[in-house]
Amino acid sequence: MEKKSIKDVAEKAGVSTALVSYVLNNRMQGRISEATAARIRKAAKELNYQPNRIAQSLKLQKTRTIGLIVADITNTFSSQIARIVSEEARKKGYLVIIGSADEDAQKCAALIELFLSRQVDGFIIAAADNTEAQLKKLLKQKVPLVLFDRYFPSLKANAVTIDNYRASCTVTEHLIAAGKKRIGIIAYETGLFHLQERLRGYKDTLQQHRLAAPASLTGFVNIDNIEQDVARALDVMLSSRGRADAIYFTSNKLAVAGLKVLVERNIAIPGTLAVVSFDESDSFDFFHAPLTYVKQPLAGIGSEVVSMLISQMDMPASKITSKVLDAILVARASSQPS
Amino acid sequence: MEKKSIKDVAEKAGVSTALVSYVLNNRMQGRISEATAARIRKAAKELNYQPNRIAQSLKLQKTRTIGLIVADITNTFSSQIARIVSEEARKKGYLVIIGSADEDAQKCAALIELFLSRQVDGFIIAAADNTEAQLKKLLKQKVPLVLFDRYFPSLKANAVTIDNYRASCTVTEHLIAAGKKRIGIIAYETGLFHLQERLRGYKDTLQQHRLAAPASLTGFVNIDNIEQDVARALDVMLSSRGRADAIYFTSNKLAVAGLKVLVERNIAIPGTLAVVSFDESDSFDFFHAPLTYVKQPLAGIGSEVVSMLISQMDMPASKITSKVLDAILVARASSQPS
DNA sequence: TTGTACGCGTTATCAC
DNA sequence: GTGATAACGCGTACAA
Repeated sequence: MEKKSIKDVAEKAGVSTALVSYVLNNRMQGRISEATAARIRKAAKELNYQPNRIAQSLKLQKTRTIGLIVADITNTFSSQIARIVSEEARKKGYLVIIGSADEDAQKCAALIELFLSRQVDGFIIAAADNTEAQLKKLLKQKVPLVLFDRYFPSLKANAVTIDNYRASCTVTEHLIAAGKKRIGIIAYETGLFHLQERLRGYKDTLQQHRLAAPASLTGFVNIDNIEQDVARALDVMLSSRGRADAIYFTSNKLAVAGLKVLVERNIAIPGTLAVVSFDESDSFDFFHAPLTYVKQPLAGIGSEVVSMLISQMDMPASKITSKVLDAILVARASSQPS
Repeated sequence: MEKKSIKDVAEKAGVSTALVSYVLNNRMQGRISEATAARIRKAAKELNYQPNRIAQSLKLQKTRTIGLIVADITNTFSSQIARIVSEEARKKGYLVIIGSADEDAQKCAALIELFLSRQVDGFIIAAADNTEAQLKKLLKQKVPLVLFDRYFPSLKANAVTIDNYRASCTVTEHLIAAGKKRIGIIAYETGLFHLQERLRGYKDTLQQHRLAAPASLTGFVNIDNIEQDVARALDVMLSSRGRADAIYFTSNKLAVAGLKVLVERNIAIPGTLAVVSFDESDSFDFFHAPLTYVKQPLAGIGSEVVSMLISQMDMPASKITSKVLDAILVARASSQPS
């Protein structure tokens, strides 16, 4: 029951190892007599031979392995994407190794190094803040790469994203249509483009509707201090003067933190305050009011990202492509007029 | 910026590849002049040389890769374990590749094959139902293996578990102490030992306290039909005659499904019904009553499982060990006397 | 310190 | 037409 090598199969079939390789890979058909081919296949099956992928990889200079780096694996968005990407890649004969950068540029760099030393064929990355330099280095080394979720306009890399600006516009329009006039936003203090886009969509839409967007209705949150920052920002928005009548959380994590505060403060949702979140969270399951949220096309992102990377790997000279998928606003009770 | 090999370093330093290997691996210290060693290290750094782990693996017949197979990656329990195991293994120089068996014996077998063909050094597995035969095969092939969460008493394999029987006793005692007399249980229809143990702990404890455990208070759920089965079981338990005053969900997934039903039926928790869950779920975040649940020592399981596997890999002849960690009952409002 | 035979497949080249 | 030989890929570690 020891692991068998191609040599074992060759001996059992009474041929050279070369022939075994040819037959099992269905190459050089016609150049090999069907009789010996059958003998080889039989021997391989009887020995339960499985080619050693390490040896294959060394020879072929390809591991058929993809490195996936997500922003934060504890976030449903990331774990869902990881599941979908793994499955899509498996269908195409690739193995995915997963790393979580935990929104940290250092960790991201370490993961890239780790995966490179393991000779991954390509990367799928949801970039953390301040990782542009690392990504640029990868691109310079011509490592196949596809970005998703987050991306840098300055970077000439393949990317699969949604239109964060437009999604935010939709959210804001939705709240305005529900009669809200003092719409607050909770956003990260970040250099990440896609998050800035969410903020921009909100601001532009308000302006377009001649609605105020005072600083008191814009809450910036430091990612390392979410709970306190969210609480502080909400308390400002809910203070007597110019009290907010709606709040748009630009991420699910912000929404969870925010909703906990709102529950503590006994704020009626959607009665006195409408709420919208970007992305889902399992936590929403039992929130008393079903939550309105922006739903990203996870399956689409996952499959697109994989096929884009594979085509890049197959034709290294192919040019950069970027694809924008549509997000959907799922309107539910939390943002409806009560 | 092309990838450098050991040969490049050797040439640049004007030595043989053997020396480079020795120096970079800190072998044969003293037998190599410090001057050339320094020259080699300098050359390696300048070329940004990273050894090709594929070649290393082929030569050493070790990949320093661990295959982790979890039951269901969408479950918090699994994803947390995956995160912890990956991190623990990384600290010790191992890479973890993750697969989700989705509670399916076929998928589990496919993952084992996939990982074996990738020459993982060992496995960490939360076994799905009906996978005993596959695991036995692995053991026969002397593949290092550690089981966790689920295990088979008949299998002589390393294992890290909790005492499910005792945890269930604790849950039941807790409910009894809270004055509950008609305690229902929702459990999977399964051959998995650890789940049967949970049921056994509940039954024994009831019997010990001379409390009834009629069939109407025991709900069996098929894993492929959770929603309906849970709803049906709960409706029986809540029917007028001999109505349950407490319910013990033997998994977080069952609890989530069950709580949705209970909310629909307008059952007051803990007012008319106390509830306990095994394991947590993000969904519990906003359930109106904080949920009492059995908390498993995830960090402990994760680190133990990794160190157990590594010691097994380092000394293949070492004998089977199994470790039982303690679970804690986190008592909160959902099971307190109202 | 160095040469080189490994590990295990793949594939170009050579032989009958 | 059929098949074998051998040179890779890249580190490692033994013999010299």
